[in-house]
Amino acid sequence: MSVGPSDGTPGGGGRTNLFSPVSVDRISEVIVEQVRLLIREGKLVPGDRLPSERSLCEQFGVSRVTVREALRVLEASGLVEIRVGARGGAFVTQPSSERVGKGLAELMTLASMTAGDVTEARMVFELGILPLVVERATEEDIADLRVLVEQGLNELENGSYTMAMSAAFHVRVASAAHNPAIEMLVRTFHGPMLMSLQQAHIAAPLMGPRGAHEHFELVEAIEQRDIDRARTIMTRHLQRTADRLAEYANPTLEDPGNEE
Amino acid sequence: MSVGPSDGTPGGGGRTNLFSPVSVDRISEVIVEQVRLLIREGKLVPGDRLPSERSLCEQFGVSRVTVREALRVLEASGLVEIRVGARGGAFVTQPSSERVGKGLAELMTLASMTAGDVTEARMVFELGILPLVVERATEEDIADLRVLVEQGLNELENGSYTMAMSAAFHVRVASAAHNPAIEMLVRTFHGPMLMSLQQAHIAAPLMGPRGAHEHFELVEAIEQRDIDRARTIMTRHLQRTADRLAEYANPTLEDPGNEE
DNA sequence: CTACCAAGAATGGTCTGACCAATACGCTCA
DNA sequence: TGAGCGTATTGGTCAGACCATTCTTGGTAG
Repeated sequence: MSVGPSDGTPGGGGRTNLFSPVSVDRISEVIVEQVRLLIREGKLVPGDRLPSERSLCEQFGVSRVTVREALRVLEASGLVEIRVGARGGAFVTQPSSERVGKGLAELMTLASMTAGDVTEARMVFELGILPLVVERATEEDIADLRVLVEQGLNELENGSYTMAMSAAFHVRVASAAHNPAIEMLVRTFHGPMLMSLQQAHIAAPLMGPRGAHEHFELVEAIEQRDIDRARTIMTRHLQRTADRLAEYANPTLEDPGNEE
Repeated sequence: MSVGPSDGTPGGGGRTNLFSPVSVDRISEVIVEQVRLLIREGKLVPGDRLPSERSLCEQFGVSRVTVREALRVLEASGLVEIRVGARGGAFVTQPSSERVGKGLAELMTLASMTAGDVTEARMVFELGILPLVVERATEEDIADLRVLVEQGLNELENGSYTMAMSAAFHVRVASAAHNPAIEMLVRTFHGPMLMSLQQAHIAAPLMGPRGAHEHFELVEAIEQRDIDRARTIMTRHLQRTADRLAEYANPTLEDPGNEE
């Protein structure tokens, strides 16, 4: 049918485009926008399945290639997930903090952000949310945190403690603020943090008995709703992480002389 | 040539996959990963141009469709920008906070985040960075802020004040902290904020003379390096925004009885 | 000599039609 | 009734083709 060039589509040929303001570079982009809108409006909810590629071709009146490119963009944006096989297709995904943070972490590492920058932002944020955490933490939150602390101590004993463990703890703390935006933000911080640290092969030594103990103390303070103590502990905890980071980034400085 | 299934590729058939651990669904994804790696390693820097689609086909030994899908993903991830015409092609982009925040804002709106959540997170963050801002703001920062305040007052007079204006101000304040991570985060906050507000058609009335004046006062406090005053002003400013938001979200409450 | 315009080449955007691989459903047969 | 084997559905890829856009180049007119 030739959706190609100079068919009836306005904006295609050299006709006056008086009332068809901006049109179309890239048909696939139009499709993306349409689906995006449907999702935003709630007409497509997580779990819903888009029609098959071949169906979409007919409905949009374009070729399968075009539809596929649109689906690729939607997939890369984290809006849909594509499964193969019968009953496969494009499924609208549950927007998750993880997915968001992941893509973000990628670009953060590329942007001109140092580990120090991230740490600083992290200090601002993780300290700032402490009042909320202390006020809102439920028993379930605290129980979860206890488990994480214990896991951390175990892993520490057999030397398998990773930064991921620490990140999980801090994210769980943030989630006790019971605010999705805050949780996502903290999660976002820890993404690029892990990446840059792991790249530098300094994951393991960053956490030690002292840090793990501070995690323990923090949970206690939260449980006792002691905001001042919590803040003190967190400040010390993050500050030492920052110092350690600076030390690795600039090893010429004198040795701070503490373990952790 | 059939790059298809049971060619020599390990992992395709039922052979022992002893040393070819995870195989390859989706060739385009492999290409994406390769380019991503080149960019991360710095072998491709912003401004560089990737080979043309047809060249990439040959180099990777795949069809153009596959290369194009890979490029689409890279483009959607904000890693490359594609230009048409002679001397066109895929150009590695300068990773910008804007681009990052934009994609993120998209997903934030879809996640189960209310305007209240975002505002709360915003208060934590924007208050937390004030010490940094007050300490580090340069004369240039302050001059820029003055310009924004003046623009705001002008727009206020002729009734064209928008939330975008306010967002620009707050982002500029954050950038005075001279920490890319912080700037990006604040930018991220304002993205979904604008979207949700504009959707609700309450953009205009949210800002008034009082808010604009507070912007002015804030700049003054920053210039005088008066952290306490800055914090006071910002707290009041954000708190009223929060109240106003709550009011719109739940209009049954009594009218707080202030203008702005 | 300059300025403008036309032909050409390079490149992305799209179409068509085909085949393969993966998956789930349903039917047949024991 | 249960297990196994087709078969239809669907995404993944290929091949070759054409068009629109854009830059380059060279020639022509002033």
